[in-house]
Amino acid sequence: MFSKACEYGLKASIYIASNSYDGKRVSLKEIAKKIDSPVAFTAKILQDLVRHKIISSVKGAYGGFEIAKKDISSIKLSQIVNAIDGDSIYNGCGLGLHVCDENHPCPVHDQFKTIRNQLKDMLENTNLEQLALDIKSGVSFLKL
Amino acid sequence: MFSKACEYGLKASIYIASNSYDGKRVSLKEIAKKIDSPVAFTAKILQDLVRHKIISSVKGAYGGFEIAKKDISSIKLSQIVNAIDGDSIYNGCGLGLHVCDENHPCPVHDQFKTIRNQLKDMLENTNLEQLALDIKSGVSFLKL
DNA sequence: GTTATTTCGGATAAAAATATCCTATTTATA
DNA sequence: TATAAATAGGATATTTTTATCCGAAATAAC
Repeated sequence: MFSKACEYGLKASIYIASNSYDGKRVSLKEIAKKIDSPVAFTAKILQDLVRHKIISSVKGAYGGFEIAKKDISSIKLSQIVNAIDGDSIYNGCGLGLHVCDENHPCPVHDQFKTIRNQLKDMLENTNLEQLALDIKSGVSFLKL
Repeated sequence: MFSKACEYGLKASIYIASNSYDGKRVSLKEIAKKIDSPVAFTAKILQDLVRHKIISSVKGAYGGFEIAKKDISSIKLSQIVNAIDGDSIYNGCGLGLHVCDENHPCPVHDQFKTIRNQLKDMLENTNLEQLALDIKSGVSFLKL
């Protein structure tokens, strides 16, 4: 559904959020370990999220990644997916047609519209706080 | 959402179905032209669908691809997607966890479950006949 | 039978996604 | 100020996906 890069980006964001919630900044190394992702590749993705101002970074000793506490609940999954994979998952045509709308629909246009809209709604209505709290309480997991 | 290969496979199957409906067998070249796909790559995908017994092929002059008329309405999109991309789109974890179930859910497990189930239902309940008829009547399109 | 047409299948190429490596820069602490 | 720790970013490597090429096999028509 999503690219590997996007999966890592989502997991990393959730992990950072769950720590920022406690005022803890986390390092690249720690993140990669906790979400079970390749370190250097994860670095690229985090840089991308920083550039998109979804997370913030602090260089140097005792540096790392964090999310301002007040922002955790307002960051939606859609922002992360959009920054990494773009919006084609829920805005593009299911069969890859360049033009596909009500006037010139692909064969599965109607069938996909429902699903794509639901996916979009879900991503736009799920924020990092909800997910981070479940991680903190041990209800959900970021690896294995 | 789907791989290019899968998109081509779906479009090709729909095109073949719409012609088989009229008893017309179609060639690789014609298919690739009508669905706007690379010829040789499409050949590989069609071979794959033949091996999976979703479509059938006839070698030699006046040969081509076809679907037995009686089968058109019983072939589901899920069979085509499954043959080409596997079932990870609607059975795999949204964040790529190897293990992800009710007992050990990823952070977005519940949110994704709904969508993946809907996608699965849609693919399992949409058959080639419905889609082929829309193509024949000019209600939907396979390219542009 | 010969020929033209067409799918089949193996080998190869090109492009994109994933992953690694190394150096530069920044920053806290000793 | 020197050192260690950490992100930033460029270059490169590997793997997967997408795409092309070519000869073999099959088949209908002549």
